[in-house]
Amino acid sequence: MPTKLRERGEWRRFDKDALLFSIGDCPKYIYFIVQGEVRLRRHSLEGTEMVMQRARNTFLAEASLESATYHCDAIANEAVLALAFPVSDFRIALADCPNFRTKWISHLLREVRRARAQVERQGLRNAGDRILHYLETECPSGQLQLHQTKKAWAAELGLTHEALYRALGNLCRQGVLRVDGSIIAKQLKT
Amino acid sequence: MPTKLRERGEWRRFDKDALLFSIGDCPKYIYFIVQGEVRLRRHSLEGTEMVMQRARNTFLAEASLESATYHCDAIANEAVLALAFPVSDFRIALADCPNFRTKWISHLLREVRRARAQVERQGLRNAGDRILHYLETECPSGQLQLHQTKKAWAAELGLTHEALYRALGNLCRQGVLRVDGSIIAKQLKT
DNA sequence: CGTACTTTTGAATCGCATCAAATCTGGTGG
DNA sequence: CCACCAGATTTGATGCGATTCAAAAGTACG
Repeated sequence: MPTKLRERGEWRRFDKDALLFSIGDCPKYIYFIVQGEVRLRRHSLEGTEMVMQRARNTFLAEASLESATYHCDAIANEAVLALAFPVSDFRIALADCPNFRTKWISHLLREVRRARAQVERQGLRNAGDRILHYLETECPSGQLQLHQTKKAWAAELGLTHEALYRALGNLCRQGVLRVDGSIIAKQLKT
Repeated sequence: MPTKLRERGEWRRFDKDALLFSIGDCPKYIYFIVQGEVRLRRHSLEGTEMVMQRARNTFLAEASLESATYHCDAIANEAVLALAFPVSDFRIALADCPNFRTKWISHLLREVRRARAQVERQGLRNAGDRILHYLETECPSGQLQLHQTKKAWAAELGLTHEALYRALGNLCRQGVLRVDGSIIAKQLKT
């Protein structure tokens, strides 16, 4: 990141459940999440929460760089430390600094891939498959350290929490998974 | 697009159902789809086809610019005319031409938004809602000209074709939609 | 005309959502 | 330290909607 831009970053702290911004707001800042986690969510008409992105050590709301309003709510999943960059400074940095632009393109490409993986996952019609797909795409080690409650994870998988608990139970009983608190690990075949 | 890059584009024709590339291939080209339509698809383990993107008058396989292999199959939905740009030339153009880079960033942002909208749609648990969501997000006019069979559309919505037909039938009967061949239009309240 | 595919409808089944309730957990204040 | 509370976790019962399997009718194309 160019030092010029870094200097313009303002440190912000957010408590758990605080809103960084709401749907419809005019984008003033692009956030980099330094500590903790933030989720981007939308609500369906019926009120079900849908999680679009969980940000940790990364930028948030990239898609709003060129948009008149935010498309999601951003909520702190825990206590959060973030750097807020004014959108205008961000645009200037992208215009001036080729290196930074390259990084930014990489970042966007990663985000496209992540979103597509999520589309693929949601396309799976059964709960167990979604869980396994998540393990395969999100954690190369096959070991998942859950940084959220299982209930929140269920929302990210597009399931009710009950369905998730039951599917986890089934996978354990079949010996495919091992669940230990917030650690979920693929079990090797015996 | 910089003229230098444009000069390196090679015209390609593909028949309906031809593969532009397959999952696992090493990315040699980035395609711009000039005429016709191409879909990016993956297969789940059970064999259900999942459509990640449909490209018309746009670039295809952007996410593979920095990846060692393609992540999807690309298939012509109809007769297709495309420009194939060697990945290396594409990278050079991005490095050399600030204008082009800006355009490319916009393009990626759009793609992120599109994918997120699709995630949101797949999160809807009922077929009718997905159809309406599609109309709202994909066609501002509220009038959808379907450039594919309804069966293919069902795959894009993450439904079986039977479920789509039935849901369309219900929405028509309720007077929410009007379906006329490949035209689907929101019906105004009477 | 015949073939392949889409479109459409029907019936049976299965998995997830939903509603309910019990238990467990972490955190707060007395 | 303990009582208490809010929320997560877990299990049970029920119903609905999508999937699945099946089959008929419509459509495009050679």
